[in-house]
Amino acid sequence: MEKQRRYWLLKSEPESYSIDDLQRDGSTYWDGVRNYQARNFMRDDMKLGDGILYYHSNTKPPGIVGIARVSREGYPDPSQFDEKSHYFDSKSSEENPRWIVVDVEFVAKLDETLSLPELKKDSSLEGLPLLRKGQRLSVQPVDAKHWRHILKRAGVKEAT
DNA sequence: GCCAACGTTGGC
DNA sequence: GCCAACGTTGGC
Repeated sequence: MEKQRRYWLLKSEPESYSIDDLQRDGSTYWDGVRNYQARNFMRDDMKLGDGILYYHSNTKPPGIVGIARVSREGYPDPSQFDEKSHYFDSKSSEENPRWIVVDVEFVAKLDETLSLPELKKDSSLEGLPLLRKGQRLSVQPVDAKHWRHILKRAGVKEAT
């Protein structure tokens, strides 16, 4: 059976790594995720070519700023082995790595941010995990119908 | 296994 | 800067 392409939302603080940084780099590995639920999504569910909504948090206004895609499936997060890294984890080992990254490739930057307040007002986006109260996960699933609606609103043609 | 204390996220 | 909502840690 043909595998269903899935869609995701990745949060990043633009001060640490923005959509402009991703555009400049072309692709990056999504390191530093230290939440098991988010880790599990990256390890088990994110597949090559999956669509990504790029979200800026902790900024004014927060919102969706671009589109990306998964360009490599889960592998051990190098930062967990680096003693100098903020993300170093002494309980992790090369033989039994605890944390996982995927590679993320730039696809498009939106002309305008789809801000969180705008997203909240959009009745078509009911049920989007991002809009749930208290939702802090930095890696979240997005339904195909929400993905299509958001890309349409943003005026982005699907680039895969 | 419970739960209080503490730390983090992230909108406002 | 505030604080709600979690997640984690560690004593018991």
